[in-house]
Amino acid sequence: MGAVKAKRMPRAVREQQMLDAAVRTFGRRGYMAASMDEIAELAGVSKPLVYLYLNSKEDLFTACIRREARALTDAVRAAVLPGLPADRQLWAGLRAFFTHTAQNPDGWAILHLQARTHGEPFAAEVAALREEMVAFVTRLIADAAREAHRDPDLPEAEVAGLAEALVGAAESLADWANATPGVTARQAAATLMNFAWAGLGDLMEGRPWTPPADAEG
Amino acid sequence: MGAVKAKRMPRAVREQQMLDAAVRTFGRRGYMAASMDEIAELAGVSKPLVYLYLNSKEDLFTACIRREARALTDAVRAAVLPGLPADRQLWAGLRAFFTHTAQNPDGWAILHLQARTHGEPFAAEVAALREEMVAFVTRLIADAAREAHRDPDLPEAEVAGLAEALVGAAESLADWANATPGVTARQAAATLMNFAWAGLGDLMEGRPWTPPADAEG
Amino acid sequence: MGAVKAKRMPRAVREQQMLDAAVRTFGRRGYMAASMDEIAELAGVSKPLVYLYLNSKEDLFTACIRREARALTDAVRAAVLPGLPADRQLWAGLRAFFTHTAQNPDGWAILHLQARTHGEPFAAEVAALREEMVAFVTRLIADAAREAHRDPDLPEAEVAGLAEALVGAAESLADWANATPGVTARQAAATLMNFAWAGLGDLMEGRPWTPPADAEG
Amino acid sequence: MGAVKAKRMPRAVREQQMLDAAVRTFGRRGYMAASMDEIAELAGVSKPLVYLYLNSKEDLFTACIRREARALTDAVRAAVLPGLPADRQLWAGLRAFFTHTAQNPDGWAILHLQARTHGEPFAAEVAALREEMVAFVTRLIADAAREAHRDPDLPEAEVAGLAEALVGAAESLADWANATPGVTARQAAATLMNFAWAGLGDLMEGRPWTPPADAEG
DNA sequence: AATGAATGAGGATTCATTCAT
DNA sequence: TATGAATGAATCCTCATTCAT
Repeated sequence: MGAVKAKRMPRAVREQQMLDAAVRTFGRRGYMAASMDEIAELAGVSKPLVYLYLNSKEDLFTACIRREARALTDAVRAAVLPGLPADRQLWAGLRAFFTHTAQNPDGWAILHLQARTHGEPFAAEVAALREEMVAFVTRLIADAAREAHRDPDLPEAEVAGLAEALVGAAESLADWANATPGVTARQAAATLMNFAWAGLGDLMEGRPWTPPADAEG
Repeated sequence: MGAVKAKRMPRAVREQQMLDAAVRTFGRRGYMAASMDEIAELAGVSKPLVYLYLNSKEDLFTACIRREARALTDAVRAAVLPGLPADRQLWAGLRAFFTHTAQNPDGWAILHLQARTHGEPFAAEVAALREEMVAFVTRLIADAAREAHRDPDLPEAEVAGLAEALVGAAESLADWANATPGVTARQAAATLMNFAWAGLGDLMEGRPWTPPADAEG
Repeated sequence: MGAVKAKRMPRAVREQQMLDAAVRTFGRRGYMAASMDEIAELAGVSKPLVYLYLNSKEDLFTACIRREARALTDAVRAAVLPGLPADRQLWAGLRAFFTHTAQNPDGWAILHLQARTHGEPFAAEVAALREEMVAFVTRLIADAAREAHRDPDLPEAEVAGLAEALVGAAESLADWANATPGVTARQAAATLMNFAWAGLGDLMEGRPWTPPADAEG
Repeated sequence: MGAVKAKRMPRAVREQQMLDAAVRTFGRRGYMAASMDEIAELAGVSKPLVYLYLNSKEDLFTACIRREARALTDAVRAAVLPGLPADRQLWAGLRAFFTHTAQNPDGWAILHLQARTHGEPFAAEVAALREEMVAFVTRLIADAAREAHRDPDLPEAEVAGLAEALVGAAESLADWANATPGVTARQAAATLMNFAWAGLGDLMEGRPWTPPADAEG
C-alpha cells in the first residue's frame, strides 16, 4: 500500500499527471468533496508536490477548468472549416462538441456543473468559454443571414438570446446523450439541428412567432 | 451581538423560516459551502432546533429541493389552461416559468445548479422535476401535431431529444435573463417560442433538416 | 408516532414507569449512550417531567442503581433462612442470586457493569452492595467454622480475600449463565458450591495449599 | 500554556505515545467520557495526527484493547513453564497475572471494565482474551486430573463453569488487590490457590458437594 | 525533485437541561 | 400534573496547508 517513492520526472509531465487526477476527481466528486489527499494519491505523488506545482486547491481547480475549456474549444475549432456554408459549419461544430463531451465526461462535468456551482473565481472562468460558444453561434447566424441575402433585422439582444438558447439546448443534449445509452453524438447533433435550424430560418425569413396580445402581457 | 433568544413560535412557522433561510444560503453558497451555523443564524434560531425539526443537512437540503420544485411546478401549472391550443399553452407556461425563476433566483439556483452538482440523493430529486417538465413539453408537441391534423411520424426517442433540447434552452435562458439586466420574462419566453416553435413546425410538416452524408458520419 | 398526551397519574406510579424505562435503557445502552430522550419516550412521558421527578441524569441513574441493588438483596435475603447450616444458607442464597440476575438482566448489567464503569458517585453506590454481599459470605464462613467446632485461624484479611473471590466467581457465573443457553440458575449455583465449598472446608481443616518457597517469592 | 509544537518523531514512536495516552485516558475516564482532545493533549500532539495514525475513536480504543490484552497474556505466558505440575503452573500464572494487573491498572480497567461495558466491537475483542484465560485454566484442570491418574469424569459444561468461576474470582481479586493497600500480588495469588485448588481436588477425587433435593429445585 | 510529519480551523451532530404555558 | 419550544456546550472528525529534511 502507499505509493512507492515516485520516480523523478520533468515538471511538465508531473503537472499533467496531477491535472489528470484532479480532473477526474473534481469531475466525479465535485469541487468541495474532492480532497487534495485523493488527488495526490491518484496522481501517484505526495501532497506537498501538488502544492509545489499547483499552489492551492483553488489554483488547481482553475487550471483544470482552463485545460478542459481549451480542449473543448480546440476540438470544436478543429472540426469547423471556415469556408463552408453556415449550416454545415454548425453541423460540424455540434458533432465535435457532442463527441468531445461524450469522451470526456469528467471534464464536461467540471465545465458544465462544478465550475458554475462554486461561484467566483470559477464562474468567471467558464463564462469566458460560454461567451466563446455564444459568439461562435452568433457569427453563424449572421453568416446564414448573409448567405440568404437577407437582412434578418434581428436586434442584437434578440440574437444573443437565441444564441444562449442554442447553447443551452446543446448543453442539455450533451447531458442527455451521456446519460441515455444508445444515443450517439451524431444523433444528438442531428436533433439539435432539426430543432434549431428551421426556427432560425423562419425568423430570418421574417416569419416570427408572434405573442398574443393578452391582458397579462 | 448574537441573535436574541428566539421567541416561541409554532413548529410549522419555524420550519418555514428555516427553509427560507436554507434556500437562500444553499442557493448562494452552494450545498457544501453552506454551513448549518449560517442557516441557523439567518433563520434566527439555534442550530439544535434546526436539527430537531429538519434532521440533518442532507434532509434539510432535500426539503428545500422539494419545496422549490413544488413551487415552480405549481406556478407553471396554474398558468396553463388546458383548453387552449398547444402554442398558447407553451407560451403561458414559459412566461410563468421565467417569471418564477426571476422572482426566486435562490430556489432556481438550487434546482438548476446545486441539486444536480452534488450527486445522490439530490440528483434523483430534481430528476423528477425535470421529467415532469419534459413530459409537459412532450405532450404539447403531440397536441400540436394533432391540432395540425398531422401525423408527426417522429420516433419517440427523437421527441425525447427535442423535449430535452427545449427544456435545456429554457433553463439556459432563465439564467441568461437573470444575469442580463433589462431582459424580462416575457422577452425570454418570446425568444424561446421563436427559436423552438418554428423548428418544431417544420419537423411536423415533414421538412426536417437532413445531415450531409459525409465521410465522418 | 409521538406519545399521546399522558393521562394524569399519581407521582409514585409515574416514577416507577420512569425507573423501569431508565433501567432498561441504561442496562442495554450503557450510562453514557443512553439518552434522556429515549428514556422519556420509553416511559411514555415528556422529558421535562422526567426532570421534574428525577432531577438529572445522574440522579436518575443513582435511583436505578439503588432500586436494583435493593431488589437483588431483598431477593437473596428472602431466600436465606437464618436457622439453617451455613452450606444450606449459601446454597439458598446463591440460587436466589442466580435466579434474580437471570430474570433481571438489565438491572444486573447496571449493577455489575455500568455502575462500576462510570466512576463516582456511582461506584460508591455499588460498593455498598458489594460490601453487603461480602459481609454475608464472611458471616457464612465464620458460621461454618463454628459449626465444625473449629478455629479456622484465618486472619481477617485472608477471609476478606476469600469472600471477594467467592463473590467474584458468583458474578462471573451469573454472566456466564446469562450468556450460555441451557445453563440454569440451579446449575450455576451447584457449580459454585462445588468450586468453593470444598476449598473452604480444607482451609478450615487446616490444610491450606502452600506456596513453594521459590526465588521469586 | 498549550502544548508546544510537537517535535518530529518516527511514526512508530508517536503511535506508542498515543496509545499510552489513550490507555491512561480510557482507563480512567471510560470509553465514552474520554475525549479525543484530552488524549491528543496528553500525548503531546494535535488531534488530526491521532486521527491520521489511529483512524477513529473506535479504532483507537480497539488498538488499546489489543495492546493491553497482548501485554497481559504475554506476561502470563512468560511466567508459566510448561514442564511443571499443574498447580505450580497455575501458581506461576496467577502471580504473573496479579503482578501485571497491579502494575497496569489502566490497562486492566480497559480490559475488565471498559471494553465489556461498551458493546460491540469491543466486547468481541475481550471475549477472545477471556476465552484464552478460560482455555488455560481448563487445560490445567485436565493436567491435574492426569497427574493424579484420575478420570475426573466431569462433563465438559461443568468444567467450563468451573473455569469461568476461577477466572471471575481472579478478576475480582485483582480489583480487590488494587483497591486494598497492603495486599500483594503474591497474597492474592495464594488466596486464590487456597480457594480454588482444594475444591477442584475434591471434585476430582469424586467428592462433590451435593445439593439437597428440596422442593424448589 | 520529493516527502514524512504535523497542525489550525472549522463543520456536522448530539445531548442534558430549562423556560413558558 | 404535564409539555412544546428552545439552547449552550461539547464531541467526533476532516481538510487545506506548511515545515524540515
